[in-house]
Order: sequence, then structure tokens, then C-alpha cells
Amino acid sequence: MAKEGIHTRADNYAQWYLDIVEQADLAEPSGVVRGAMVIKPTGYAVWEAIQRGLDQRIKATGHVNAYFPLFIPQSFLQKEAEHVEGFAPEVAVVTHAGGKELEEPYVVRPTSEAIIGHTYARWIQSWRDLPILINQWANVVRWELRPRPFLRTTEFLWQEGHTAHATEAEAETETLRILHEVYADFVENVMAIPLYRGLKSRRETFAGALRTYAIEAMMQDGRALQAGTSHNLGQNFARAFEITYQTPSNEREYVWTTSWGASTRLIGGLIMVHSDDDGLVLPPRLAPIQVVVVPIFKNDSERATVMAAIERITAPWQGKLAFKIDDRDHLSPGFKFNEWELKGVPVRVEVGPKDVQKDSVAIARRDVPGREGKSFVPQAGLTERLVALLDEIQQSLFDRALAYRNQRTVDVRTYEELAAAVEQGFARAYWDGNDADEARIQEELKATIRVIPFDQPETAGTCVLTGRETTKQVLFARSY
RNA sequence: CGGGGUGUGGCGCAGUUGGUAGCGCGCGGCGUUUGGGACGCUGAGGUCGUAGGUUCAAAUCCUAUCACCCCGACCA
Repeated sequence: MAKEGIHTRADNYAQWYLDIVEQADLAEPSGVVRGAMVIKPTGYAVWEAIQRGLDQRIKATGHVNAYFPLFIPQSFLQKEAEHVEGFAPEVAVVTHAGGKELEEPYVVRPTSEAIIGHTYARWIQSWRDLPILINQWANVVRWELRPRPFLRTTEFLWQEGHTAHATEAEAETETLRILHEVYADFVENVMAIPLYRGLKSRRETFAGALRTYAIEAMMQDGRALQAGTSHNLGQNFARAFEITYQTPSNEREYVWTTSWGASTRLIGGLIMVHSDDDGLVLPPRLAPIQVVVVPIFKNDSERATVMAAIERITAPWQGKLAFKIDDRDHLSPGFKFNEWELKGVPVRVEVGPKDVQKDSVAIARRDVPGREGKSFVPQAGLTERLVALLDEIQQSLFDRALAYRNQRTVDVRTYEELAAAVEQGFARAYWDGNDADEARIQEELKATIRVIPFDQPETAGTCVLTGRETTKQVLFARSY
């Protein structure tokens, strides 16, 4: 049963998504800038939680933060052939400033390989300067033709890591390390989103990269969302920007670079993996508010005793739980229940006159809607109970999403099976096709190779399209 | 770029054969309420996207223009 103002997922999935974004107060379309959104405090708090988790892992793996300019001379972007070609259609260009036309236009960064490559060329002289391990938190602009809040916006927030290494092996290790230890670790353990990890096909590789690795998640409509990418750029950008170093034996060599990014799109994935027809569902480890307390009273004297009880009950929560006491007194409890469910708070605690009398409270878990998720428990031991409950919810959200994903990931042997499979989820298939074959699948089935998983089969099979024998398996899906 | 749609109080909409703007929600005040989206009274709030034209008179008719939204091709 859906709430007021929310379409059901079954009825209209795309509209349901937009309703959640709006009703949970995460963001709203700017209304004046095409494809751009205002991220509201509730939504931004989620982003801050994502930033914290990623930033912590980025630093734990030896990186430091820095900041590079928003504007990039147009010519910089053009130095790497594939890179220009890949981004040209979607860059915004500044042609006028200071009241006159610029000598050379600036592009608003769609990503920062160019300006950072230019900078690294000056910073790197010797093998002793390597590796350079830098990350930046920034906004970027890509003029998307079909925007959707969080999933694809004209301007979005992200982090982009840019590293330079002496050897190809080091760059490759870095690329994979970020994928596993930063992105996958955070997304699975904090966001409770199960992932497929692997290599991108050539067609899906980042413009200018040697290899792109990605984590892919399945949404509740069976479509795929790329949740993070890590690129081994080889020496392509080093050549384009003349980033060289002297080896110990005094040779001049090009460096090997990597780049990797995760964006506010993660919030879109979060919504589409966990949320339901009642609103947003936040995993406890990510939730800005983990427990909300709703007081219930009929008059001022009841109000006083209930608030005093809440004061006492929540005192030991300090430092253990992120909680909020909803003491707004012009709203009915029922309204508050609905509102906090809409906003995805994992646990609600209700305290009323009866609870004060019986030394109890009512607790409701967001991941189990309705009466089933509500129970009355003693006040004694409540803190420990809540801490344990949050862990349980975290685990249960992940398990549920994993079961859903596995159930909708099917092995296919024929083209017909592939066509049917991508209607409802992911298709795992043996694949020996080329770029043109892949393009044909996209044309006909609207599905692409999301990832060539690291986990590959022991035995050979026949390619779903060409019928040739191969040991390579890929995952096909329609994607956001 | 193609196809479709919409611009009227904060939001959602109505506005008839042209006659000078109305409803719901929300918002402010007061009172009663409060264990699953409360109610009454009262009040504030709009140069009808913009520019031009027709007319005694335009939200309404005409022309131009701008913007946003939805559907497809490109994408973190």
C-alpha cells in the first residue's frame, strides 16, 4: 500500500523514483536550469555520509585531497584524441567573461584528467616524485540530454582520484585496489548494496582509458546502475600531456596514470535498491538519523512526563546512536510516523503515557513496514537492543537486495533467453562477440554488457550470439 | 536534435460565447486536538512566462519568443 503522494513501484517505477526524491525531501529540480537540481538538506546529509565513508577509505589507501580548477582551457581537452571525442558533445563552454569574448574559450570540467595531467607534467620530474596519489572532491558538468535527479544531472558532485605511477603494474594495482577497497567495500558494507565487479567491455571503456573497471548494482526494476568506475589510463594521458619522469638509470619514461570516480548518482542507487512504496529506506550505517523518537501525549501534564521520560531514556544514547527527538507539537503522532517513514529513518521509538507507566517503549523498524515491524519492549536494555537492531537491519537490507539480485540474474544460452532475461534483470552469458555484435544487442534488446565479471567460469561454453566456443562470460542488462 | 506537453498565489489546478481572477492543499493567528497522515474560526498571498498585436475591453483571440517537463538517440 503506497503512501499519499507516491506512485507504487509496480504502477510506474520511474514516477515512483521521482516521488521518493521529492517526498523524502532529498532534492528538487532547480526549475530554472535544465537538468540541474537543488540538493536539499536531507539529501545533502546522505551525500555527506557517502563522502565521509569514501574519503576515509581514500585516505586509508594512501591518498591525499587537493583541488584543481573548474575551468579548463578548451585546447587541453583536445590533447587526448579519444577523450575529446568522448566528451565533446556534453561540455559546456565559456566564451565570454569580464565583459568581453575570451581569446581561448574555457570548458567547464566534465572530468579533470586534462587539467590534472597538465599539472602533473610540471610536478613530476624524477622517479622519486612517484607515485602521486591525489583525490579531489568537486562538481562537474556534463550536458546530458536526458536528466533525472541524482542518476543523471547536468551538474553533479563526485570525487575523482588521479594518480601517476612509474610502472604499468603499479597503475593496475592501484586501479583494482580502488575498486575493491574503496568503492566495493563502502557500497556493500555501508550502503548495503550488493555488487558485481569486473572489467568493462571496450565499448563501455572510459574515453582515453586502457581499461575500465566498474561496480554494477541491480535496481528493483531489474536495470543496472554503474555505481563507481576505476580506470587504468595507461600512458595515453602521459603522452598527451607530456608527463614524464627520469628513471634511476637516467632514462626518460612516460608515467602510467589512473583515474576513478563515484558520484551523487550513488544516492539514486541507494533509493532504487532499498526503498519501498512507503518511501525512502536508509541503511543504518549511512543514515544521518538512525533513530527518531516520537512523543505521544494528550495534554500539557502528559507532555511533561513523556518528555521527561524521553530525556531519561535517550541519555545513554549519546555517542552510540544518531537520534532525533521529534518534539514538534503542532503535528499529530500519525503524521510524524508517516513523515519519518517517508524519510527512511531506520528505527522509530514511540514514547507515550502508557509507556511511562509500564516502563516500555514502542519500536518500529523501517525495513519491515506495518504492524509486523512494530513491537513493545522494556526500557531496560533499550540502548543495546537498538544498537543490535540497527545491525540486524543493515544486514537484512543487504541480504534482501542480494537475494533479489541473484534471483533476477539468470544464465542464458540462447539469444531468445537473453532477450527475455534482460526484460527482468541481468543475463549472464558466454560471449565471444566483437564491438559490432555488442552494438547490435544494444540496438535490438536495449541491453549492454555491464561488466565482464572477475569471477569467470572454469569450463567453456558457446557464445550467446555467435555460437563460437569461449570461456568468457559477461553480464548483460539494461542500464541507467 | 526529433515527437508530445505545460507555463495562472508557495504547490496542484479551474477559468464557459473576450467584460478585469477562483478552488484545493500549504502558509500566519486563535482555540480545540494528539498511540498511524486532526478540526473549527480567521487572515495573508497573483502586473495570468515574456514581448508585440487585434479590441472600448485580453488569462482568454493572433504573432513572435523564452523556459521547463515527458517520450526516444548520448552518458558517472
